Amino acid sequence: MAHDHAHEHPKQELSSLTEQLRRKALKITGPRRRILDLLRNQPHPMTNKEVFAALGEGCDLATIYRSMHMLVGMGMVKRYDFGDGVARFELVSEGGDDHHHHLICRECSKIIEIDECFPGEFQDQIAAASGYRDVTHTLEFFGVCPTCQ
Amino acid sequence: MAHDHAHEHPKQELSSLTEQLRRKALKITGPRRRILDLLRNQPHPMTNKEVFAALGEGCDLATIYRSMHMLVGMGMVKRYDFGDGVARFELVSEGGDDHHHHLICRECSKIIEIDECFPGEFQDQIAAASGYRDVTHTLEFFGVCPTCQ
DNA sequence: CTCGATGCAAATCGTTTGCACGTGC
DNA sequence: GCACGTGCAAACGATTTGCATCGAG
Repeated sequence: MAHDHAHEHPKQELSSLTEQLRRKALKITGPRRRILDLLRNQPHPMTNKEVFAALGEGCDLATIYRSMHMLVGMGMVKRYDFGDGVARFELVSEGGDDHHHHLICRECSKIIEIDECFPGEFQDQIAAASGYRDVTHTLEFFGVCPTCQ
Repeated sequence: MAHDHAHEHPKQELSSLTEQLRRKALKITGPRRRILDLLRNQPHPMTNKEVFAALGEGCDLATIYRSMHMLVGMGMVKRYDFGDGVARFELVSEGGDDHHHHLICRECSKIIEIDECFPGEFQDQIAAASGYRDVTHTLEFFGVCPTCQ
């Protein structure tokens, strides 16, 4: 069901995260540790600027952009696009089956995580009919939240 | 079903389009006529830069941005976001029930229009459970087209 | 010690805007 | 003629990149 805050996706431990970096022969630096630790405690996707503001002097903005790109590339972080021209990033939760979507208020930008998705056969049928392989999708909902109505 | 090119959405006549502008007391200028006429003949969404390239000296890039914004505002054009940081625009087809999505090749960006959508109850249920009103969604598919496999 | 990572600043890219001029109606 | 629309250039915000330095392994 749609849930407001503190979604129940189990966020990975920092030790587990740094271990993943180590496995790929990537360095565990202060900035990277700080970024991962911050994302671990976020219920919703964050923009790079928000991460920058939260980390203060802890990390350069360019480093955040570079880190996010790297983390997305290795599948530890997922990138979302809410149509306002700013990328948002969310830590992928433990199991890996953290496929979910968002419902964003058009007025105040309040976000609710949506765990449900449409039946998989819908997408399978599209893949079959088109001949495309490895089909994925992006799906976000927009509306007006109770407060803003 | 998913179809390759020349989707069957009936594109509006230029005369019908300019009539809509007139109704809103907006001026029918050369640039606007050229933009609408170009969009009428496009099977897929176009970026502003593509429109600019297609129109050559016919219209300034800033005018294209301003026109698209205006056309989206009055519901004659729909804006799409394929996650690459560039907005794309498509003329809304005649009836108005032209709600559709796209399947984009991750390799060559080839686009296929998808007319189907998931059952409306799915979205209704999300709206009901969250208390959000006027809920809409963005949904795009990504995969690897037959040619690029 | 070595190579990847960082900070800083400059560059790029999509998009927006200020302003003087041009033109539908 | 007036208000809206346009062209041109400057401004902007998000993201990327070049380069010298720094630090994890």
